[in-house]
Amino acid sequence: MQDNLVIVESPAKAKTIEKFLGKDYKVMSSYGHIRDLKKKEISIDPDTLEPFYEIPEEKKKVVSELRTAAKKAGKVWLASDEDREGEAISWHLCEVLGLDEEKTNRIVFHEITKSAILEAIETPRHIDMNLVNAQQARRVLDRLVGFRLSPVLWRKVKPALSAGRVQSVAVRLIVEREREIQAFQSESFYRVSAVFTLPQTQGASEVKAELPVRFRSHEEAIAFLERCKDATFTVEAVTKKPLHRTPAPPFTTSTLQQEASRKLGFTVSQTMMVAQHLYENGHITYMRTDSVNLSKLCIADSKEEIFKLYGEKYSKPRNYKTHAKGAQEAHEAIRPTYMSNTEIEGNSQERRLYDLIWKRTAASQMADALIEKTTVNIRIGFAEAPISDTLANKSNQGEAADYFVATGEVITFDGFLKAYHESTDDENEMEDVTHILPVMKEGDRLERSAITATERFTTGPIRYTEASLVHKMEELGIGRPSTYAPTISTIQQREYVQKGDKKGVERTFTIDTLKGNKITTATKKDVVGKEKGKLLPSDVGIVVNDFLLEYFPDIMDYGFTANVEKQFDRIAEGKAKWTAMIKSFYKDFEPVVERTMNIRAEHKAGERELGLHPTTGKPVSVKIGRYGPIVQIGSADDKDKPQFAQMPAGKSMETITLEEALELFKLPRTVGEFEGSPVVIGTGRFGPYVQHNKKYVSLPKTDDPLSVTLDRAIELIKEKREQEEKRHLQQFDEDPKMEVMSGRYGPYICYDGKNYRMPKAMHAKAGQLTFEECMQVVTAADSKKK
DNA sequence: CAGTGAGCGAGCTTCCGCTTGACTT
Repeated sequence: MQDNLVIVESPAKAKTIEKFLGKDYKVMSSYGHIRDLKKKEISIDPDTLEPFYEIPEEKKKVVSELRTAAKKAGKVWLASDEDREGEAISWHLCEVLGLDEEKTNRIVFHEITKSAILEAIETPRHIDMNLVNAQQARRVLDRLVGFRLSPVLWRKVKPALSAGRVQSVAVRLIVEREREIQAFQSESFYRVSAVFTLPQTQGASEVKAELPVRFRSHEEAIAFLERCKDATFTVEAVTKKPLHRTPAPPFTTSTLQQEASRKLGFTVSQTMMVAQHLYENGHITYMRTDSVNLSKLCIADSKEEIFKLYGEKYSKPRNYKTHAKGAQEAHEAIRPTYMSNTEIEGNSQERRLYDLIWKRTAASQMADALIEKTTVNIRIGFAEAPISDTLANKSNQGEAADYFVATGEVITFDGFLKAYHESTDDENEMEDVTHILPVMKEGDRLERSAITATERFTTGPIRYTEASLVHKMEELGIGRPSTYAPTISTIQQREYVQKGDKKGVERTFTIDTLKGNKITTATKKDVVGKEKGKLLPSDVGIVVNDFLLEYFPDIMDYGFTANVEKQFDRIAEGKAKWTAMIKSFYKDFEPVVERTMNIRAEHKAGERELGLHPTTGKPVSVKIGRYGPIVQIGSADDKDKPQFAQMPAGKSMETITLEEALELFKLPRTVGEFEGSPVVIGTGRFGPYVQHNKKYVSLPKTDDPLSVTLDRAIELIKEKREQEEKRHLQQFDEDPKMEVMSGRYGPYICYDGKNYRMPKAMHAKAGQLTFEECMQVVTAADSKKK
């Protein structure tokens, strides 16, 4: 008889635990929170600020199952996670299941091992109401911010927008990064490198060296090369320094997302989906965590595995401490459940992600890598004194340019590098591959082979990727492991930011080479600042950001979350009352909401006047319209209706010029007639199009809507007709509304404008179906719907 | 799929954190 009911948050966890606990225990899952504020209303009393909770529709089934089980059980154990949210889940369960304190036990465990769970069962406690209240404060604050701020945006910017403690700050990061990039002025400088040979030794013995200082101008660089013509190069000092590198800690949600993005090219949500699979199949521990902690079991397992695979000297058991801001550490780090499984069954994505997790975990338990770094200073013996003080002998940093430096790195013991190598976001400068220097000693004379001065450009900040944004958010303590991926999706769904590519700028640069006694100058071309798959702010994102920043600077502050977290902590410790905290926040916040809401709308957020129309004298302006950014000629109070044009792709409200704006009104234009009806070129929501006889054909990107000819337009119309033709497999005399079509997912039936899926068995016969057969599918589907 | 928008104004949109499904158009 199962006298005990244990409730955990995750069903996969429930399954594992049930095995450990044996017959007397039934383990069920709550599937996260079971109760929340109402979905469509603010659900907070405006006077008392008391929250009103309800069980959402999709949770009713789970709750009723839990209720039945709880009634039958002699004892209920609440084993949700040991953090703010977990404690609240247990409290809500108590309330909803009508559990009494006598029968209820709150237990927690940090790792899912038999001993940890049995130990937890031995030491039950009661629900910590302080922790629950900290969660209520968190929940109510987020609801107030989200549901009071969003409507302000609907009125002042555009309907259906949203604002929130986390998402608005995430957008701010992206907008500000973009502005930094725009403001960045690239400067050129000259880097000098040299190749020497060692005449004393036999065979090939090249030495590559760099000048430790850089020149700001071409003249300086040339002057330096000139002086090198008759110079001597002598080894001045050889120093050897041992370095050691330590492995990165095991994965958390955020670091897993970053590495999977860099190494496997996964998006943030893709990583989470694949990880979820691995978790459900028992391959890895829980994937939403901020902890770098590993269980004793895993550390012991890793040690054994590393002994076996690499040998004893590669093993170094370590324990990591979490430093992330606001970390709650309810779980372990993300790691393989069994280190002895070096690989698993699954699809290629699963296998690759697992491999990454295995290697990272193993490396974290391995020895440091030892590196010997050799630095050789090569003194330049100039034949004559410098021509002038400012040129030739000094670099822009004011340091003497009178020696080269050659460095060599040799890995003397690879340690953890044998398993895993962490990537970085810095794509520009690839670290030189480890190179070995020939043996040199003080006083050795080197022969100059070539010295080159290469023009380089300082690079500005780089745009965020999904993963690097997560990294930044974690650093600021904004968002939680369970919300990183959804937040990234939200800000893209709201069209505040888009993922896209940025074309680089082509730059010409010079390379001056001194070889023999001649200096040759060459120019080359290079593309600078090219980026792929980066987060770019949209006009709406920029306008919303600037608007919120102006009226709600406190909430947009990067420290806002960290600040409220401190207050939540005080509530959790019982040192502050949650209602008092919320009241004090609301007292300052609500009046600003009211005031902002009632500002007269003579100037919409983000509106900007570009100038006056050259012939009519009407004002030309840009603003956010009902469907996004638009250009407008004239104003609403004018007796003529204003004219509108959609902002074209690639142009933005901040930078569009009057001339560019006026171009847009040259569309729609009629290019001629075809089959008795006009052919019109226009541009709409989905880009430029050709319109003819109520039908639309999108204009390919290669065609310019302003110069497309009638002939080209007709060609496109005919192409489209041909394609349409191919899509229609069958039509029927019985009823012209019935058609068999060929689509992306195979043949389907279209009746009266609605699409119907046909059974797989009919696919082969598509093309020779009878009207009756088709009608059957339609009526069957229609009756099923009802 | 849809190529709009300036007002007679319906009714709707929205947060962050816990957790998994049921869907293929």
